[in-house]
Amino acid sequence: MPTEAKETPFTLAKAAKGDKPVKKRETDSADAAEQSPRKKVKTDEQDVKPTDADKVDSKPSTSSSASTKPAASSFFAPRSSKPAESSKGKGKEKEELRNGSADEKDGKDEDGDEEMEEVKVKRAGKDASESPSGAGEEDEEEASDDEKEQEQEQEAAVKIADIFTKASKPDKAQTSWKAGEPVPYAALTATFSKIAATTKRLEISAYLTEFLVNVIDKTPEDLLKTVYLCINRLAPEYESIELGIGESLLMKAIGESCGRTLAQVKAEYKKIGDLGEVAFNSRTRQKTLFKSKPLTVRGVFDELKKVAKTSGKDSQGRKVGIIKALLAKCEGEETKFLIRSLEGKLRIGLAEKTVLVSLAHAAVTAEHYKADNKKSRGQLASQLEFGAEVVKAVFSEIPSYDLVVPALLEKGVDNLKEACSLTPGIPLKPMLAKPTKAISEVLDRFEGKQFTCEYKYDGERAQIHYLEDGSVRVFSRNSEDMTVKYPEFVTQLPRCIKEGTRSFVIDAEAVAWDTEEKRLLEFQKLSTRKRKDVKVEDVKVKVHLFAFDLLYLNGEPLLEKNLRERRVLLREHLQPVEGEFAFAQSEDASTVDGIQLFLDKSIKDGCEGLMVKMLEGEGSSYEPSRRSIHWLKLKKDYLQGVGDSFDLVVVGGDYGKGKRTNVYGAFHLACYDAESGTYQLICKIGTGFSDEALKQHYDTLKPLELAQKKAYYDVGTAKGPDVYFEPRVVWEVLAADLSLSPIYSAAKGLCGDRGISLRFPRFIRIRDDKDPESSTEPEQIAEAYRRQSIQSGGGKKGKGGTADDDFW
DNA sequence: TATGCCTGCCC
DNA sequence: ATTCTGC
DNA sequence: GCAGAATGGGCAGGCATA
Repeated sequence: MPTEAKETPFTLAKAAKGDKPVKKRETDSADAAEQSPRKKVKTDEQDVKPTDADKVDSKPSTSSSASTKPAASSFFAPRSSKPAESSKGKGKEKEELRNGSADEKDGKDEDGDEEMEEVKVKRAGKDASESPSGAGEEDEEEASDDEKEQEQEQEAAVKIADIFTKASKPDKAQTSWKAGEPVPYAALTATFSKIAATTKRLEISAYLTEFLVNVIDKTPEDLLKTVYLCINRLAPEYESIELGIGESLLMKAIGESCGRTLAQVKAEYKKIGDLGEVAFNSRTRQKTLFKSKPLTVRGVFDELKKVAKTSGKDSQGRKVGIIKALLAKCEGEETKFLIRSLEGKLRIGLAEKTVLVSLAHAAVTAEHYKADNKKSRGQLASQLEFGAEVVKAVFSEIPSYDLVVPALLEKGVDNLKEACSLTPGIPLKPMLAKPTKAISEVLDRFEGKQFTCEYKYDGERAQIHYLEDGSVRVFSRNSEDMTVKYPEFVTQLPRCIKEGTRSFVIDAEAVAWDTEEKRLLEFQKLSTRKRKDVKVEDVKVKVHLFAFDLLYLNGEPLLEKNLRERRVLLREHLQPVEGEFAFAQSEDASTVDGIQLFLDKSIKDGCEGLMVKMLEGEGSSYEPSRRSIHWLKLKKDYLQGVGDSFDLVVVGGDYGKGKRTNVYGAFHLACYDAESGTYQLICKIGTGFSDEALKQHYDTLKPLELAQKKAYYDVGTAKGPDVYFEPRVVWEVLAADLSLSPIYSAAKGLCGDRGISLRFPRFIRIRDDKDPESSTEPEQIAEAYRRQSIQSGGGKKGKGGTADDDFW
């Protein structure tokens, strides 16, 4: 059954590479041994040992990362869609397949094109000589020693300092503007363009800094809107102002604006993988008849906000109208970036963190210019570093550009901290955790340190603010305001507040709760709650809170205190309330066995696993927004050889977007139902693939493309893939959970009406050794679903009393 | 009024 | 959410 | 290790449309 295509270069190449699997860290053997064996939900009872080829495929880290050679160099440059690729033989084929004629690009003669070409060439040739940091940008051999990193950081800072102590180069005509004038949108997009042309983070940051310095210098009143366009937002997260524009409406707007049919736009999109490029490529010439006034940053921002605020009947048409009007005014690359902004992804390697750094650097640099006493290189460098730290820290406590940017302009970096700090009523960025692949890894990291394990509840993160005036605010993990979703907290919270507690911010998990059975419910239940206009009376799904941290108390921020202290304060000032509020179940386990037991218990109780946290010493403070290594998450499916895996058939593929242009970006999977002889769709999958694996999958599957869906593919009500395949390729896929699906048909009828799908599916490895018909059976999937049902908590809990509540 | 698509936001 | 990758 | 960019299931809510 494996066709030729299947065992082409992929397997061979992989096997060859696998010959020298120098292991960086013991991954498989040791860890696997320490865990109970993965529950195989598969057709073969005997656990088939992965072949070498498989292994390498599924765990690139074990092989490639270990070798000192830059194995990755053979990959295509990630963000270039064409030029880099075409130089590599294989890419050519694909271009034909997906792009049709390649000459599209050459035929254009509009302004802006030249620049584009230039950029592309640069990307392809990795020519960085134009970088603001100068040609001297180190040819980074790999260097990952701590010292070296330190050095690099220092150097980097100095370099950045250098850039701004030099006289700035003369601006290009359209991208410069006079002081006091609105910042031209073209100036911003030109900056985006430069940023898109490199992958070097320092360079990216430097380009943006350079631009922001200009803005501060010439038109500081535009800084806020500029920054918003850079991070692709319209307002702080907690203000929930959304564009309400997606791919569909955008394609409509592009089509209408360029005089193309929707179908044409869609086809282009599939080929090119970027709507911005689509719009850019298909601009009609007619608009150039009259040159409208150039777009400005503030103008674009204001229009976007208008789009967001448009609602009600015919709102979609009106939104499209605004967008079309904007598009008509776009020149050159503005089109591309405008569309990308609307898509919500700039995709130029620039996102919030980098913007923050650049903003800080720009502020420092601007001050530096104003104050005539030029500092030394070193001084400026350390100022820059300091500024970045301050701005990042401030922003994580007050994630609002509306507040931080003006404060930065008025008070400067030096006084920013006093001007902006943790304020109840405004969310702070939550502390995040790193996944952990083995219990031994936990011990490695926390060796000799005091740490605690807590249940990782399967609910929704809830940062709850209780203000002095008795009002309550609830924020999600992403700082969205969830207050209206949980009206019951207003009456519930006071019950768990002890005397003398006037205000606080707690970090907690809100979990769906079965009041009858007194037990946790699945996440899926929680998500059925209404989100708007919720009245306490018609809340159907009750929620239980599990608090695990205290960030602010009676007017004092507690972020700097260690977790042990915060936890004491938490327990001193709040109290459990049966069925409503409790402290996260915790245990200060310290051995592999102890952790393992607690982990098993957490899962039996319906949790996802454990969180492991430093209690004291370095890393035990609350570090907003840091996916800190000081908090670890331990889930059964992370552990080598543990968790449910399935062998599924690849029956469809979607064209990739962005850096996955020219390969399939995601795949549709099915299980085989022997009884009906159908392939039942179970989920899509889009993660777990190395870049190289994606290419190989493309090569393998492309020849298996079908003109039409097979009659025996049962896609349920799911949206079909871009292309269907012959049922031939089998993959092992890992999932955290199974869910009853409203759209998929797998195992339909075995657990009620609905089919079953996978939560957090990811690719593990190819199963050359299995044919499609021996993939995981529906019954096995149903079995796995039944197995995961949460045990009733009743047995464990006695009755009433705080000791008992403390259990949960 | 019912249904279905799209979007944003949880995980 | 998970995962991969360049810096 | 960080930051960014690919990608998942599934829900409510808003709108368009049948």
